Amino acid sequence: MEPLVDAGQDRPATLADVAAASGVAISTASRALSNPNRVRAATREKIEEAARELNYVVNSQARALTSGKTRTIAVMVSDVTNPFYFDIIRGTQQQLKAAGYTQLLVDTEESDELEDSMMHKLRRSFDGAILAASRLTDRNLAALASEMPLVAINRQTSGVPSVFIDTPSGIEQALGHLVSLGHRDIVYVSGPETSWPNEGRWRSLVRAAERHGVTARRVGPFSPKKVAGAAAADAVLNSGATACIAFNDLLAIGMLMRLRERGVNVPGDLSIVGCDDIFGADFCNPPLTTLTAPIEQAGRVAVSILLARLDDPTISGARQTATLPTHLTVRSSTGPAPIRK
Amino acid sequence: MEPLVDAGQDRPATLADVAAASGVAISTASRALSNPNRVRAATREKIEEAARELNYVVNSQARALTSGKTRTIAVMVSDVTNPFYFDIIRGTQQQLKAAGYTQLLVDTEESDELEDSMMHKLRRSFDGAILAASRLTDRNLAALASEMPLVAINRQTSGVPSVFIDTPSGIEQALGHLVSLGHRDIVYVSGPETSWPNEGRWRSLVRAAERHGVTARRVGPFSPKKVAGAAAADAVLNSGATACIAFNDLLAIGMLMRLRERGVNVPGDLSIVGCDDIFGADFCNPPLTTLTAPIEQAGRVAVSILLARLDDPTISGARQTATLPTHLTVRSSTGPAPIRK
DNA sequence: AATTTTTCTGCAACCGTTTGCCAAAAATTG
DNA sequence: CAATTTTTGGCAAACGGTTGCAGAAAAATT
Repeated sequence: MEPLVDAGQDRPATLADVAAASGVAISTASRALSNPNRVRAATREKIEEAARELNYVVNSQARALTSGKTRTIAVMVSDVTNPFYFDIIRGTQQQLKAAGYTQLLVDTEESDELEDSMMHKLRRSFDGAILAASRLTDRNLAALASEMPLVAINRQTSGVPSVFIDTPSGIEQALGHLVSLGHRDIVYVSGPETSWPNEGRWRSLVRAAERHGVTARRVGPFSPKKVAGAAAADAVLNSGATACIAFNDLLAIGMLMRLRERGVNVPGDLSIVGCDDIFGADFCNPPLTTLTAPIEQAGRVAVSILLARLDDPTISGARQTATLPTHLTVRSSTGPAPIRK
Repeated sequence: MEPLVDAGQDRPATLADVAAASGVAISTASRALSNPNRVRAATREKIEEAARELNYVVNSQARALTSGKTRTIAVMVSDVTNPFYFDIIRGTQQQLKAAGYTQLLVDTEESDELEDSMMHKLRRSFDGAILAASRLTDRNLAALASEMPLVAINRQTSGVPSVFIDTPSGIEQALGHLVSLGHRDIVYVSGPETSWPNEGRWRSLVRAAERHGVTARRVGPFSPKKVAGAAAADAVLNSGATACIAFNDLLAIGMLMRLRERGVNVPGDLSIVGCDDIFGADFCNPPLTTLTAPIEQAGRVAVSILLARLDDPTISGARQTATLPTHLTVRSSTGPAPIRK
């Protein structure tokens, strides 16, 4: 009975084995496989045949050594657990695979130090990196960007190419929506202070509130997790506001759960707007009104920018930045302001 | 003004640079950094100093070339989008980082061919792999396992070490729960036919149903996605059953959404049990009764088994398999069977 | 102080590819 | 058919580390 796979081979076949099997020099074998028309068709076929026979696969480490290219891209997220990143990862994964790259997923656990050290430890292992929600300081980020090709998502720092999801503009829409429902006192449920988008959202809210002549306050900061929603909900209730905009959906969903527990009616007593439209925002109870962000697209665009830069390093002069629009998706967590005395 | 980081270096420092800077031979530098007490303390410090100075980081490709070890583990999932895998990924990520390994995430898009070809293409790039929900045939899987260290999750194939989440046993509990609520006619909402756990769940349901003297039927197969829930819901409704157990929570949540749309009361008219207890199962509407699986733990255990095997290849004789128990988490999607004429 | 033992350090080969350079072979041309 | 151009294929040197071996230096022993 025949073995299923190249059994007998105790170790994987190398280029040398292929060359020997087809009676040519290693260099010829190398060219035949990677630079097909540098070699006569007959020879090439013979070599390809032998390679197939021996179940040969190039050793990418060895190739990386000479070429300096690993064809691997690191994707750094601050928390693999957060559904927001799922969509990013999906987007990058797709686009990277299409381009023949491999994705190295790294979780930085919301720590700037870990992020920095990981980038350094691994920098020889990838050709470029995508930083989704970097916790790095502007200074460090810029320094890093000057050392290696990278693209930041949701982070605008001079000198660093990025993909920006324009949630701040969306916030204005969200505020308009709330104001039109009669809300006059709106609270922003703040995310982590080290989060770059957090500030932008808050500032945008303040500006929009001024324009509409309503009050905007903030509570927090809260960790962007479902469990933090409980504290957030209590804080908002405490503030007496009739509506709130949460830093992200995860937090908003956590609030929803807590409010249900406390018997507070959403949106009857309190309206809630989330940000991002992550997995779950459509089926929570009540379904969440939120700023829909093209998250997956952001991942794809980030990859495109990065790969374009890798292919042609000269464009590094033109500081690439893409801005992706968001839009308000109205579901059932927002409604008319309650009548007060 | 001083540059922030090793500016001036156009290319990253190599071991040769470090050796030169500290006036020793390359080999000494190598030993000083990787095998500390093979070198006099004074020398070592001098070298470490130089390395720090030059911001030296070993090139892992080069190291991999001689050692044959990449210190990278591939984690293959059939769909990064599926929240079930999020938790797996979180578990593996954690455990791998703790052990100083890097995680290579690969999405096989539910395709056995892609899975197979990816494993082959990348096999020289990792030391081992974790296959979460492999779509491979037993034959292929076993062949692969004999070529390289790997651990399968939720897949029992002779010769392949694995971590098995014992959902089938849980199914019995779930059925008991439904029967005690008065249900006599139960439908299994089937997942993809190529999914290994799918069969086990169905078989377990059949057995349990026999024991309880109730009818078990099945509808499907359906894709394990939220969107497929609509068709699944309609099929179940059509069957006239009063309760169903869905292949997984994603499908169950999709059904919930569809049923709400159609004005069917859950659990009043139909009880639903999911499997896995993924992100979202607790906050959907109504919250889902489900078989809670220790998903993250499964990821961690898989890594432990894999690393143990890497450290000591001799244990490959003892075919390691871990079984993780599940338990029924009763929430609000199940209730008493409706009274029928 | 001479000798033995131990600890360091350097030389050089190797890991598996790629690639510049040159010679041999084939194809083209007059 | 000889001369010339174009292909093709081989040699050997990188790429950046690791490691067995052996000589040198330092420490310990006599």
